[in-house]
Amino acid sequence: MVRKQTAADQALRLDNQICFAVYSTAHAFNRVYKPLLDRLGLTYPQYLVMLALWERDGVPVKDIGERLFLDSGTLTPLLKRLEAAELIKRSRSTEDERQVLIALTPHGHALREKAKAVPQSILAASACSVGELLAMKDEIVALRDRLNAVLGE
Amino acid sequence: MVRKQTAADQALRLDNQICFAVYSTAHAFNRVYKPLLDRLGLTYPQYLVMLALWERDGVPVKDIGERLFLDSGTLTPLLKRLEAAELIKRSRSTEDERQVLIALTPHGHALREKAKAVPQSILAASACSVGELLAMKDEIVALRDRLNAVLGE
DNA sequence: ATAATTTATATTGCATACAATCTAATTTTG
DNA sequence: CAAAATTAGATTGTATGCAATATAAATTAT
Repeated sequence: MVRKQTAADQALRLDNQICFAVYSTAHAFNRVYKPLLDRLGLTYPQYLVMLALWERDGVPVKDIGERLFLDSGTLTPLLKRLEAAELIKRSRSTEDERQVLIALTPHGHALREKAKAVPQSILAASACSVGELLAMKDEIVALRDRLNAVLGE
Repeated sequence: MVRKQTAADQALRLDNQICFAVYSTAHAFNRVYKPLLDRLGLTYPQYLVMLALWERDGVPVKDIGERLFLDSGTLTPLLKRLEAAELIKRSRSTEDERQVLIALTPHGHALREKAKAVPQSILAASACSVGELLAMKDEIVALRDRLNAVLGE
């Protein structure tokens, strides 16, 4: 006897999972970034931290965590590696000694120039127009923000 | 003297990176899945492996790796944990002794019933219609496949 | 003002990811 | 067929992520 597949059965199919689409695309991006970032001596999460700092540095760890949705368990060791690479400096805030302020070193600032070539390469690899990518990005960010809103409840 | 921001400057902004959108959305999904999967005793990557096996099991590790874009360095320890949880069985193929075949145990099959509730909860958390999600999924998958195509060159 | 609470970061433990390397088994080649 | 190359998994080392816990500093409450 042949039994019709229920909606619940369909929903469990790997191909139907937007979540797997996002997960596997994140890994694909990571692999495309790897050779580009190797030249900068950065991993992808380290690159994200540098992007955040190039926009605004001299900020506490918490600030970076909020911008990247990462916590201290991830950031503390990562930042220590960036410090060991002499791209950033970590120092206790004198105003609030709980805070560790993260500032770019001259070397960290300088790396920004080398990093300018990266987005162009990624754009080429995605084989997509800037407009399409921006539209897709906005949709994905909207989805992410709804998910995070649920988590915050 | 005020200098105009170049396109390269703009491209380095965190907010403009589709890649960060995908990366941070993947983490948001992970956090939404966590409490649901805790009830099944699975992590998210383990859940993906189970989804793949519920569709087709008795397959070599390689087959799972190709479907999930993961390699043996990730899968070997993960599969050993699933075996320790008695959800799967690992056995050398007699036809080709290089291969390790992965089959579901009765317990592994049974878990599928409990998992049926998961997609519905995720759909609710995404606060999005099924149609919108499917459309977005297709776009993201197309992007992923273009990225993977570049990697394969 | 002191106790209780909250906050910022650090630490530990567990589970991915993935490059690089290794071993054993199979396939291809000369 | 025997050597060379390829393939499937396993292992090792490095770097995330994140939950849970710890610690010290700041804030709030009584």
